[in-house]
Amino acid sequence: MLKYSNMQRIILHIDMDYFFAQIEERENPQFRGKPVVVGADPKGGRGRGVVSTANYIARKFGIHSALPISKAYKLCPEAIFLPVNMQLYQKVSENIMSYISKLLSQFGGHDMEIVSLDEAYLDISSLRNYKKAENLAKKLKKEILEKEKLTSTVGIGPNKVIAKMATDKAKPNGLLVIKANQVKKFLEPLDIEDLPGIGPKTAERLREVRINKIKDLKNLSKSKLREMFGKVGETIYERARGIDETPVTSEETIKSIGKEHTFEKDTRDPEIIFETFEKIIKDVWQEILENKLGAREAGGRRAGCSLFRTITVICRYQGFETHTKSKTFKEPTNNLEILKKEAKKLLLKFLIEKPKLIRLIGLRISSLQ
DNA sequence: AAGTTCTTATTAC
DNA sequence: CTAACGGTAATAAGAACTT
Repeated sequence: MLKYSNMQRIILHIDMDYFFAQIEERENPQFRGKPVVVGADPKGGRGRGVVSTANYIARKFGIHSALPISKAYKLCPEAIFLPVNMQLYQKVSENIMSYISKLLSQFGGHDMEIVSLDEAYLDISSLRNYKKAENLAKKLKKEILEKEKLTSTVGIGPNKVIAKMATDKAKPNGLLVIKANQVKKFLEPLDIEDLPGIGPKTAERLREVRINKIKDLKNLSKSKLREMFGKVGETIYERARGIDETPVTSEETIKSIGKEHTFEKDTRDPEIIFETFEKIIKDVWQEILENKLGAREAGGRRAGCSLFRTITVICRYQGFETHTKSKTFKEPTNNLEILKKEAKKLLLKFLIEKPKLIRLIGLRISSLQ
């Protein structure tokens, strides 16, 4: 078996354009040309959720993913607000991933990593040249458009980070190829936040020291970045130079399973809180079982067992102050009664130690065995 | 002192 | 007038603890 990790790789990243909203447009042609927002119910501006996806017309109003839905409503009350129809998006995703997988093997590519419902990486190093890679990209886009009537964007580069950044720059309905010798020119003028791994917090700290562009990042030594940001600092150092060796890997194991719930209104009513918590426990339990038994579907990940050692309870108070409490057992367990008892014990501690109204509660299990 | 556990911070989709 | 801010998961870091 050839080791493509030791030679020049070619990585393709494919990402569906405004996925959830685009599917809704496809299902409801009367939405075309109008601002569409998929996410929480705005409830006349009082909704508490966020935007999942907005189409490009809605984006002109300043609406984007993760924006509080109340703000989105203020920005454009006449937009079409739709609930998340995950079942539908999941089905569409499965179709798309299977087209991608099929074309990948037709072209002789070797690895596929599904990142989310609308995103995947392909290792196509075996194609050996960017011309063939671009050909595959066009075929993928064409196939998805013909079969599913949905547009997508593809980025191609010598590694995952560059491929992903190429996709981001080419959106929507685009295709961008960055060859190894073009990486430097591509990266340098981009904003620091365009680099995966640099989020709002890291970007703010960098701007404080007059670092705004990826080019500026190169003025910081590896040890300086290490000192500022720890291990991720070193990753940033590498990425700013277009270096990224992370492999495209299909098999990923689940490390934790959890559920959270935000209340309609902040509350301290133990009836409401514990009733909700019961349901959360039930749902987590359900997922543990599915995880144990569930057949591995396209891209499906499994821990392959139902034993866990750690229980974590999450509590967010009014004002967004969030805390966790956890308990780890010596021996792994798969006992629902133990889960119930210990989880409730942890939740009770929150209720006892602070008199504040509660916004969210959640439960997560980890140390899966 | 080393290993484990607990908690928080950050990122990403 | 500023805040508004879901759900799920991974990773890292440092404090707190146990052995």
